[in-house]
Order: sequence, then C-alpha cells, then structure tokens
Amino acid sequence: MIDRSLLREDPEAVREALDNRGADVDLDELIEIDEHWRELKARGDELRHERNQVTERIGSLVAKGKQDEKDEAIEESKELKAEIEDVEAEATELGDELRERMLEVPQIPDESVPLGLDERHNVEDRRWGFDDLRVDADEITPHYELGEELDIIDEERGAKTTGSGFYFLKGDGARLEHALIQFMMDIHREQGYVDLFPPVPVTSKSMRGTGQLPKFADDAYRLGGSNDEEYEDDDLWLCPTAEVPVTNMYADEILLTDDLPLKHQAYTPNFRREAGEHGTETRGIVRVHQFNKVELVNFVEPEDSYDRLESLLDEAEEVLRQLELPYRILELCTGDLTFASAKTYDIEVWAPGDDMDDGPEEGGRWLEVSSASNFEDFQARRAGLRYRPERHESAEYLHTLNASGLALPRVMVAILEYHQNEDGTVTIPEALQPYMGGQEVIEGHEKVGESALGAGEQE
RNA sequence: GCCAGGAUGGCCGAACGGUAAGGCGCACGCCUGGAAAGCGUGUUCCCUUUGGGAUUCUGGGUUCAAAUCCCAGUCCUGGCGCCA
Repeated sequence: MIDRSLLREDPEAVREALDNRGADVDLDELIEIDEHWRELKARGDELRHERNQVTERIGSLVAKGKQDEKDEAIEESKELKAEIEDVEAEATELGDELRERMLEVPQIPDESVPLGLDERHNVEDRRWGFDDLRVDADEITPHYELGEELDIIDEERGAKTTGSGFYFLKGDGARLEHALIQFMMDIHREQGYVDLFPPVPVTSKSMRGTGQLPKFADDAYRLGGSNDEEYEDDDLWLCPTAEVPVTNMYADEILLTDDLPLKHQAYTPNFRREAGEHGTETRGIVRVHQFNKVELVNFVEPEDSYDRLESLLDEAEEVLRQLELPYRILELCTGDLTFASAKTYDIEVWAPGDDMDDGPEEGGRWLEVSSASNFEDFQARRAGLRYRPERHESAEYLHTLNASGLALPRVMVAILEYHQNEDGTVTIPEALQPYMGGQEVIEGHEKVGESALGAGEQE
C-alpha cells in the first residue's frame, strides 16, 4: 500500500508513477474520497469530544447526587450519540471504500527503473556463462522429450491423477528435485539465511499482506470455495509462493534493529492456476500448476533496501553459477513490474532445447527462474511489518525484499538441456553430485510400470 | 471434537459499569567529578498536532457511560477424546 500522505502532498508524483506503470487507477476519485472522509472524521471527532465532556460531567454529577442536572446531561448525551452515529456511519463507509481502493493501487516504481510499457522494454544488464558453451543448441533434445525417454518426467500420469499441468517426477528425476532443494538451501544458509518450513495454506489476510489479493484472486487456488465468491479474512488459499507465509510471519509485529537485516529462506510447493497459459511456449514443465521453489525473503531497514537488492540478486545467481548454467540479468521496466514491486531484476536461465524467437543468438530460449524485488514499505504497510529504529523511538515500517532462490522445474529444464550429452544422458553438475550420492550422470532407467500399459518388454 | 481457563502498551501486571494503576526494559534530559540511585519526559494508530479522537484479541449488543455485563468468533494454555 502506498502512503496516504504522499497522495495528499504530491498527487502528481503518484499520478506520473502510475502512468509509467500503465496502471488503471482513478486517482482524482481516490483523492476526493480521502478529502471527504477527513471532513467526516473531523466532524465525528468533534462530536465525540463533546460527548466525552458530557459523560465526564455525568460521572461527577452522579457522585454529587445532583439528580436533575444529571438527567439533563443524559438527555444531551443521547442526542449527541444519535448524531455521532449518523456521521460515523458515513465516515466508516467512506473509510472502508478508501481502504479497499488503496489496496488496489500498485507500488510506485523506484526512480532508477527504466521506463517502458511491457517486457519488450526490459533492459538486459549482463550475461554469465556464455563465453565457453558446452553444447550447440541445434543438437539439444527438449526436456519434455528427454524426460520421457529417460523416464524421469511423467506428465500423462500427473494429468490422470490430478489434471493437466501436474506431473510426476520419477527415479533420478525425483531424486534430482530433492537434491536441488537441499543444494540451494545449503548455499543460502552459507549466505546467512535462516531456514523456515512454512505452512502451505495461507489466509486471505496474508494474501492481502503481500499483494496477491484483492486484485489477483484468479491466479490462486482457493480452498473450499469458488474464486468468484466473496472471501473472509480467515479463508484459506494454497500458497502461490513462500513469500506469502514468510513475509506475513511477522505481520502486526514490531522488530528491533538488532533483528535486522532478517534473512529467511523457505522451500515450499507453490500452486498457481495459470489460466489460459497453454501452447508451444509452455510445453513440458516450464509452466505448471504446482512447482517447488526455494524462496529468499529479507526484512531490512529502509535505507539499506537498495543495497540489499543487489546482494539478494547475487545470492540467487550463485545457485546458477555453481550449477554452471548460463543466464542473464534483466532489469524490469515500469510497465512490467509486479503489483507490489518498486524495482525488480529477473534472472533468466538459458534453456537450449527449444528455439524461440526471443531467445539469444546461440539459439534456445530464456526461462525466468527468479525475480529479485524490492517492495520498499508496500508490503510492510499492508501486513503491518514494523521495526523500532532506536529503542526509544516509535515504530516505523520496514522494507521487504524477496527473490526465488530458485524455481525448481525450470532449473531442472536447464540442467536437462544444457548439461545434456550427445548420447542422450545428462551430466550432473559437479557441485550437485554430492547431493545425488556421488552420481555423475543421469542415464535414465528401464521404464517403470510400462507393462501395465501393455508396452512392457518380455524377458 | 468436548470441557475448563485465558488474551490489557516493547515486556510483566492491576482496575465495585464512571479519568486504563503500578512495575520492568530501553532512550533522552535533570542531578553527578564520573557512574549508580533518584526525578522528569518519551517509548500504538488517525485527524486540520499549543488541540482532539480512537485503541484493553476481533465483531456485534446492553448502557448517558463498557477493559468490566451479554452474544458470536479467533488464537493460546490445561484436561479428556481421536489420530500419522
């Protein structure tokens, strides 16, 4: 949530920022509601002040036993009460509407964010690992074909048990998934992160705290209710990213500077509806309804947040460097920022298996495996995340940041494609081998369960 | 799931329906040669800030007036039950 006082003091700055985002917000109406609300609030406070004085008088009249004066004062108080009710009913209604609308106003981009309408205007900062590529993209089998050949990814049966967009990992595929999670978390623990294993369902209140609600209800899976129906604060949703439980973990709390910076990492499965996202660009496991992810969440003092963003990006990149996977860093433009973010870097790994138009000249394509974002105090305001700058001072909103560290399926895609060998096997990156019990190559295995489908080989 | 008890500031903890005690921590000031002690101030939110309003878990209700009484809910603790 943006600061209301900014809206009052410098509405034009807010307007410009929202225009740069391409956000559709009726600012004038918002300002008008705010002004009207303040008038009513002032009037209500005044009336309450009067009544408080009368009530106080009644107390002393009762003590003195002045019956007549007391009855008179009670009459006066009753009249004030009725008036207060009228004024405050209107003020509450407006206040609620204001709050609701404020929840739909996106974050103001940082000044350093490049101007632009959409992803075409994102700026590529740099690339890593392209100097000495180990493969030629033309000769790479896409992960969904390879996964089937090696019998490590089973999309069909995932669709059978659960639905399209869900898949089984089998054998070395499943083992690779577990290995990657442990591997990533070990890296980040070295970087000073404290592990968390959060609850997977989260409340509407939490979803609102990080910015998924109210605008993006359709992206998430709701438990026990239709997405179209009204929801309550306590209703549950399946975690769309560990950012939600972890950021909201300290909701309505006040931290001390000694606690900051606070760095948490959490592995969770993530669930997203991804409505309408089907086609050649999403074949295989690059866009699925359930995927695992290690998430990095930072709570910092405001003046540190932009330095922290650079470090956070580096902490996420470290995973790809150790996996020897080529990648690039994008700086998202104003129009491509997510709702809550003031500045975002994307990390895109190179997946050479499918040649796409917007991929690099070497062929293949880019896959987003992490977004590192500074939300400044946007989530802190919504979730009530504060800290005390000095022990004796009053509490202020802190800044939150997060980055994936990293999204598992796409990293797996990159490994299966970039570390693929000519004979159709996959070399496990050296740093990951200890997590696979020393195994160096994924060779696939005899098909499991094929006989049940009538395709089994007879001995 | 059932029964009982509980929720008050950063922390602890009082309050016959009538101004929300007191203590601790922390910071600053006074005092001091310096410190401790002592004294003072501050340590939620909102508004139009020399002022006012709200705030005793949340939401309703009774009342001129609710931390206090009533109803509903959330969470915590204990006991019983169930359970991987």
